[in-house]
Amino acid sequence: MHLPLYQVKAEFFRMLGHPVRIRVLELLQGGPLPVRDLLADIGIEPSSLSQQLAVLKRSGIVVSTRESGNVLYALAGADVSDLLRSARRILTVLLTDREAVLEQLRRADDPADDLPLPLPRNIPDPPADPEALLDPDAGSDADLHGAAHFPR
Amino acid sequence: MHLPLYQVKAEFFRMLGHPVRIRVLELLQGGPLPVRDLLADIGIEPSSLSQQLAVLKRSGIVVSTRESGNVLYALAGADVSDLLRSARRILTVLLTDREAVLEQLRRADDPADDLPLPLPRNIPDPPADPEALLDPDAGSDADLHGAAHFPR
DNA sequence: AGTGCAGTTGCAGAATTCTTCAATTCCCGA
DNA sequence: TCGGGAATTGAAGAATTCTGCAACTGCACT
Repeated sequence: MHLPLYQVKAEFFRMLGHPVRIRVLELLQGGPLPVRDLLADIGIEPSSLSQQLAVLKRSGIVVSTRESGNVLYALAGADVSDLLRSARRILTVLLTDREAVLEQLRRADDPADDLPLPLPRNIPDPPADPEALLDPDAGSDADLHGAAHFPR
Repeated sequence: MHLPLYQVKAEFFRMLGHPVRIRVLELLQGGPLPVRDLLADIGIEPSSLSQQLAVLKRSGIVVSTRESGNVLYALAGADVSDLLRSARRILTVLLTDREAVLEQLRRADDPADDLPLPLPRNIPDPPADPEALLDPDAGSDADLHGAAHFPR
């Protein structure tokens, strides 16, 4: 059985591509947690969380065990933290650039809000605390639903 | 403008969640390349590639420049390699587990192909060359279309 | 056995993302 | 300035993924 490589990788990333799933993984970095706690932290209805947990479980990145009445979820051990850290690093830079561009725009007049694109690579002057922007526990209860896209 | 954190992260991963986009990022790790070359390597029709390149560009993870008639694409500098490496590491483990389970199944009879799930964490005996399975350049021209999912 | 809470599963409709084809824009060389 | 190749854009239909409601399974406790 030879693996269709790019599909597998893409599918892996897609599996990570959902706010609730990301939130769960980050919460689990602190150790196993019962569904109840995840539910309390994330604040969505049980069935939705269950759906997303199922996705994570199917991929094998988390495992669940039954612990006297409740179900415990835990990272499947792989270094999920490394991955999230790498992603955070990249995002920090991407967003920093974006911020820079936005500010640049604000400074100049306001030529139609529909700009072409940021021209990355060369952080003019790092805003306050870049890394903090993407800290695992920042913005905890921000709405997990509304859309928030990269510029179109 | 306060960022809806998990959305941003999720969107970042979703942006990576497509075989063609992954392929492009990996090819670009070797340095900037003209669309023509990407096209030759990946073998899909130009407009499709362009669509995917546009997605990558919108996110800011790659940039393009015009170079006498052709367009050159390049990683936006962020350490994409680190990210892909982390992902590879995790995938290696996940798939290794999966393989182990499959083999275990093969060894026993064949009780319905629809098993529950692998029970990760504790690599029995690492098959030949795990890391190689996910090498950036393995399986180059495998079909980039057909579905290849994690077990359902 | 009976009750109730904790989680999960099944689905249908809504929302997104993909894939393709056709049309268009940009440049470079004749 | 015209011809063309190189890429991109626009749009429609197909395919996936999400969301939320309702019904269901498993356990623990009496």
